[in-house]
Amino acid sequence: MGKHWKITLPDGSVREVEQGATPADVAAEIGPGLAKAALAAKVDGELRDIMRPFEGDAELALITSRDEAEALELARHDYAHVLAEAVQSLFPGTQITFGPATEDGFYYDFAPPEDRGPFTEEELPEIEEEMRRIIKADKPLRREVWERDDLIARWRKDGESFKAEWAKELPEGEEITVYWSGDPGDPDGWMDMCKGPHLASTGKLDSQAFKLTRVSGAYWRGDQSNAMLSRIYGTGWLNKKQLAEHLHRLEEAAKRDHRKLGQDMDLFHLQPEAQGSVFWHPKGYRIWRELEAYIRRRIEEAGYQEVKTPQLMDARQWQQSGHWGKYRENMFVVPDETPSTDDEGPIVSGDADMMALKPMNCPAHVLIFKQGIKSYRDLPILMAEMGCCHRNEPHGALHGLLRVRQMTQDDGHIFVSEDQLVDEVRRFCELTDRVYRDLGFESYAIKLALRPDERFGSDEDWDKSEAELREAVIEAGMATKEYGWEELPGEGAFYAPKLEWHLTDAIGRTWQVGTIQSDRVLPERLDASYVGEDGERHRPVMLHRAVIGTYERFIGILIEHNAGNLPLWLAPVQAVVATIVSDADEYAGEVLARLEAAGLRAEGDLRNEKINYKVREHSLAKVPNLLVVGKREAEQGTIALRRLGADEHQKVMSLDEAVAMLKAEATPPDLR
RNA sequence: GCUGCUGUAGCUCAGGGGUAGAGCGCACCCUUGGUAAGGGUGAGGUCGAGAGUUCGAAUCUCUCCAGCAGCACCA
Repeated sequence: MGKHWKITLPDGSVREVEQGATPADVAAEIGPGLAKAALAAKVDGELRDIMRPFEGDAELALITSRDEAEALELARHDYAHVLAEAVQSLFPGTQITFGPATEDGFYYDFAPPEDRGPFTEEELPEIEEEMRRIIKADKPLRREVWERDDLIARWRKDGESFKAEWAKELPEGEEITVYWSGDPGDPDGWMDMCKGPHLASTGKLDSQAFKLTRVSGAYWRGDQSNAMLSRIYGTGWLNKKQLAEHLHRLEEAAKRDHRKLGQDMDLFHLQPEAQGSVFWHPKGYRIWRELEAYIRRRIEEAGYQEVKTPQLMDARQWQQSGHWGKYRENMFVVPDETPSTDDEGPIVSGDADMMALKPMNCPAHVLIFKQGIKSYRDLPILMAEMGCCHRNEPHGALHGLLRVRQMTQDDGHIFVSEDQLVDEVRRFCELTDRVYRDLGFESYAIKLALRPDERFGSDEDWDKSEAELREAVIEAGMATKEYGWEELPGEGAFYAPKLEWHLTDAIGRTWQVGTIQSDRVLPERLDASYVGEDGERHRPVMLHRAVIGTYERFIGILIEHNAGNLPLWLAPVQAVVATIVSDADEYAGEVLARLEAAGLRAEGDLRNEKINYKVREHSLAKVPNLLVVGKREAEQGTIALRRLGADEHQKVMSLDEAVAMLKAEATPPDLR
């Protein structure tokens, strides 16, 4: 007769179980419904298999599909295993490596057999079919503890070199577990090395709630110098309905794609001759100019002075700033020499002095700071620049407006004395808050990225820098849950910790835009100083900061956030005057002139087309206001206003009323 | 940069070893119509670039370029 153990349930009740009992036994004891619904267990706070026996007295919480986050994580991990099992069963000789749950699904990385290439999208349906078979077979998932050497031998025997390598490198003394799908020894059994936990059997998954979505390459252990594996992605859910909702969300996101909307709305284009650099069309640049004018007003109000600095600077300057050493592979370098006109010869000689297009504005701002002697009375100096920078981003990284090679930052550097630092960071927190709310972002998160493993500077400096940034956010009253306050260990830049602002958009995606970093390195390298109250020279601290990041990327985010329906003050065309009959042409001209006189961006549509056609076209073009005029309106001095996305079809009002209303609505948020 | 997929008219896309098709858009004509596509006629393409195979290549093969997805990168 074994010992009895006390199991405490979340409601405080205690049950006695015999040695060897499992959470599943407890669930069964409580009731058949729970036994069926229970997917896993939390034993003393640790997520575990429901079939793993207790090891002593314990607190137990049973996980069901109602515990959505845990249940999804478990299910996705299981889908990944089922995927691996399916692939090995269909394609013998495939090596398995690693396959975790992701944000909305799972993936698994494989090394396909040598006689074939990576898996293709055409093969996915077949693999899905095999996965369904495995799920329907309801194979038990059993945990087993192995000795390291035995496991390595087993992997070697099976030709699983990646798994063998992995097992070899697991820390000494760590318990190595494998999971069987099916019973050990079963001819249809399959095993993978895994920490777990897993569901009790494959049948706990819904064979209709997953979908393999794509294939891609991925490096073994994420390292570019390692073998390229073949990755299969899937999305996985607890039930069919969740999957359908997810697929719907993907469609919605695709409709918001700024590259598609940018083309449909005639905002900008990209072409191979200028990879990664944007051709802004009149309407797109209109958005830019409005946004830029707004940012200018906000930063001037906050005490910044705007500057403009050179695009090209001598390589020696970049060497001194440290960029040449740390950042050169991302810089566009040009020889400072008249190109040869000899078609046959090299365009430039080998010994020309080099110059580089600026990838950042900071060194130039320090150079402005260094002009003349600065006193402590001059500080803080807030210097801003709509700085156009070039960065040689890898081809594969380029993506519409979101990742470009030529970008314009809403950059700024604040030169402060040590005792001004916290206050300036706090003021920056307030500036970002104003700007994001003005631009229509209701929620954002502030995160503090802490020191990375590889870094410059002493631990004391890091302690100090991190504490200062943290203190500033606390003083601003924003180190709270409401502001998504979070600290991210290891995510800082190599020279400094940074605060990051992450916007949440209309469909829940997040975008990092703003940042502020305190930098004591660059002022040192470029020997910037000011004269203190004591008459001695002191080093200023330099705060690098951006609110919207870059205009290119931020406009891309705005387009996606608003699905193209920009707030009126940013809309490139704010109103179109459309005629019903040509007899109203003259009146339409009058209406247009009134709108323009009120500072509104309006266009006329006097084409010989039916009003249905005009309504459709301008609606698709996302014109926010359509002012329809026919004979009736011309006689009465009214307009029929049709608003994009409004419920009622139209509203007839006097021209005066309409102009006043639209003018008020089109006022930028900071001027209201 | 790496892996895979894709590249045909301004746009979206079909086709496919015997020198090109649709819809939308555009131009012109008819139509003056009250809130999401009125009708007719017409113009538009070295089928991404180069090389190869072939009697013949837009189609097959190779190389390059670009786009897309993912990976890596993102000071």
